[in-house]
Amino acid sequence: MTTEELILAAARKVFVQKGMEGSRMQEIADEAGINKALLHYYFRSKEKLFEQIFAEGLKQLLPKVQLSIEKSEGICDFVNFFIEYYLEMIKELPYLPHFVLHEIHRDPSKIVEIIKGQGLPFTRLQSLIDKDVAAGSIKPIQLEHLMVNIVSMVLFPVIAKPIIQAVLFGNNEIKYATFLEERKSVVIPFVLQAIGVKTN
Amino acid sequence: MTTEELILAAARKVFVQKGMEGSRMQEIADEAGINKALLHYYFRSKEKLFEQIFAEGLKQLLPKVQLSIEKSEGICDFVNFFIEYYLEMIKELPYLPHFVLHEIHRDPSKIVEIIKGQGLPFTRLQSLIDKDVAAGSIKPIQLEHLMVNIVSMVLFPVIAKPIIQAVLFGNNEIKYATFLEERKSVVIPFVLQAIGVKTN
DNA sequence: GTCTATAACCGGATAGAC
DNA sequence: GTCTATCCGGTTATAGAC
Repeated sequence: MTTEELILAAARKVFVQKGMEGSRMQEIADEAGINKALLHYYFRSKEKLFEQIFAEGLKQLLPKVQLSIEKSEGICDFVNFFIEYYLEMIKELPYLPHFVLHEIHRDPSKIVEIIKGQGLPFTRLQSLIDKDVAAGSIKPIQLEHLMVNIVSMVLFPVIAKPIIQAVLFGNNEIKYATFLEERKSVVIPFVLQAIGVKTN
Repeated sequence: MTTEELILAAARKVFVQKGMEGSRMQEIADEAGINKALLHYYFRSKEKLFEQIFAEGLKQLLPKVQLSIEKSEGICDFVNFFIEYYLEMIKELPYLPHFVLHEIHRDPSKIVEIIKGQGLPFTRLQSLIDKDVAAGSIKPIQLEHLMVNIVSMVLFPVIAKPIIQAVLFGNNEIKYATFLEERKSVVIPFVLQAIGVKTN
């Protein structure tokens, strides 16, 4: 592992946990087992290092969303793919949602730029809904509300992990992990039933 | 309005927007129209001032949750009351969810302490579910998942406001506000349908 | 109680030896 | 490339006049 990778790994860990202002270059250096000066040698400034970490994380997420829309033949497919991808991503990058959400309140412009750059095919998604509603296989629902409902139920449990774990599971780490594992098999039927898909 | 109240109002505004580390005592002083020294005269330190704001916000939220459980005769009641209260709270304190979530990652202990102190009656809620499942009026669902689903769909749209507004509504503030207004009439039927309540 | 001025500290950034 | 030592700006906190 090169020093640069070492630094990036350390920065990811610290930034993600404490955000931009909450993090200290010293802490990142300690975590990487090197000294502060070297951080500046590799990445001119704290800001630059942070941006690198940030963009890197966000760019892992978006292609999944895109793919789940493009692969889908109907809204039912979409619900399945989308939730599956998102939960998969969360498993690999559990820090990402909180990180993005935190930084978006500091400065939305960067994030919005990245997302817009991706150009998500919402029109295709809308036509999937229209088609299924017309066919009577689902109840009418507004695209925006459906999207927000799904994303909420997938992301919120990780964002609010400390509260959920403490309040619902008596701070038992294993119970919380089990809960997360169950989400896929709970959320998908929940959504499908909610939009009126016949389940068996 | 006393100076102390002036400071608290200013601190609320600044802390809530920028978090503990992101906020500057100078900015709070300016916002309150006084000088830095006075902040320390009233509240010994930044940390103390922050804690005051924090606890105050959280304590407004919890009684609502409690009430919605106690008032309910069945799970259907609960879904209605709970969502209604939460959305009401959000209208008054749109900053609170993000604030709480942000701070919980800095130091969960304080928050958990406050929540535990409240002693939420989850057992009563569980028995409401059991009763309705036994009566065949809803499909079986695990309490924890139901709670998380509901809270997610209510809180996430406000927490993620900057993304949602930008990505789904082309940064149109009014469209986003309308969307929030619609949430109540969307989320309640969504949940009820999802748990198998007959809707007409 | 409220102010101005300043102390004390901290953290990002740089210089320069190796 | 990596280190130690240091600078410098900014922020919290305090002293002391009014």
